[in-house]
Amino acid sequence: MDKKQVSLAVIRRLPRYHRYLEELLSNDINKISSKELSERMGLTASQIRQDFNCFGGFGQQGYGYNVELLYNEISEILGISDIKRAVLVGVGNLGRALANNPDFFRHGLRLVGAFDVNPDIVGKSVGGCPVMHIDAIEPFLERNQADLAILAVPPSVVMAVADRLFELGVRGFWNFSNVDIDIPGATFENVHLADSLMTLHYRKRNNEN
Amino acid sequence: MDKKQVSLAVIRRLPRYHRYLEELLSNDINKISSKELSERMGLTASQIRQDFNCFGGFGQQGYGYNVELLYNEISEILGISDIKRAVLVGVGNLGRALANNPDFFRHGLRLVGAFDVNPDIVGKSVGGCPVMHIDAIEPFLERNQADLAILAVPPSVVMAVADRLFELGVRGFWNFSNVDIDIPGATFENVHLADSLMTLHYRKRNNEN
DNA sequence: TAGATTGTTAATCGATTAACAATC
DNA sequence: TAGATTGTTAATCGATTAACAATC
Repeated sequence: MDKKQVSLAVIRRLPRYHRYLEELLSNDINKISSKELSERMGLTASQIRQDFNCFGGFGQQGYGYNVELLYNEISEILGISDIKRAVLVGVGNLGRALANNPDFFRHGLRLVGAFDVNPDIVGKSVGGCPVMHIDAIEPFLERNQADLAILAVPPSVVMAVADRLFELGVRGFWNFSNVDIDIPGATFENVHLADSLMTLHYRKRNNEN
Repeated sequence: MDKKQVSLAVIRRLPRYHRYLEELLSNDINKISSKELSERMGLTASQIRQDFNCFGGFGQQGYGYNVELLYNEISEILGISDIKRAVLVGVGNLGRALANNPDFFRHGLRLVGAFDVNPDIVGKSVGGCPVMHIDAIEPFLERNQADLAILAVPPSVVMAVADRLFELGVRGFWNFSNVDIDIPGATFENVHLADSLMTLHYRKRNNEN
């Protein structure tokens, strides 16, 4: 489909473009040049044009980019309007925070089920979903399809949980357990908040940007 | 001090090395070669050696690396044992989850104060700290020094909050508000969980990685 | 000593930036 | 038309990988 694989560096910039364009839209700015956008975002105009041209030309020579059109194109590329049915596994503090974050729901995430092992939590509800025991996940996923799993379980069990969900057909994992996982055939986004903290500390001490 | 500025790419890999070395240690493995480590981590041996040599030679030719020594060196570089006094601003679901995450405390973070504007939350306690009204932050920071601020406030107010804290001497910001901030003279780690989600969705749909 | 593996230099690869022809 | 700005090719830069001499 794509003429060439788009590099991960470009892909990771797309949500950022999306945010800046959203802000432009909300400020009723309907035209922007790569130069102007580059100044707002702290990138080079060249990079912006290269990035957009990975997906086809969205601009108009001599004019610039129509903000709404560009915004819609990037939304489309990122699949923001696609509904992504997600199960949450691990309803601790972090799991609860993720399940209740309206920002994710704005980007197409829909929580369809939540699971934990703690009897104090099972039976309660989170983000509008009843929390079930993890052993209910097999029958649940047989009746309800899920695109993504949000993993907010302790590191010691995350691999087993991921394998179990993969067996049940889940192919996308948003993993907050601070362990790197990869299962061939599935896509993992391994989030490492502790790494982020350590990096901040290092950079602060070394006065870098 | 450093002979040359170490690139951000290297720095962002350090916490990852740290995690893998920690695991080796807990498995009583006390010697590792760059080749062995590269296979476990999915990197090249060459990159590992280059990375470590940004900070000086920690290995021994013909032998490899002593795991404990290497672990300690990287801990030192990252400043993991340094106590980082942090204030939390914004005690919503995410703020609460961050404040209660024992993983961060293992890496030297100490919550010294928490602040919010919501009268239902002010007076409660989070992560062992009483939640104060944001307007109490000036007197608080005059009496208590803080190295870092964890920002978990809505995007609309985050810039103002950051400026206010910067004025009070805070120079490190762990910003979860999904807005890119930079104040010259301070170090920002802008975390974008929604971006991470969008990237996952894109990658999953495009069957990469 | 011989074998192994580092530290480090050189080569390669990919990503970013610059330049400019195309064109609105 | 002239001016502006894109799309795209070429040049540069930096990061990764390969190679190998040093040495434990």
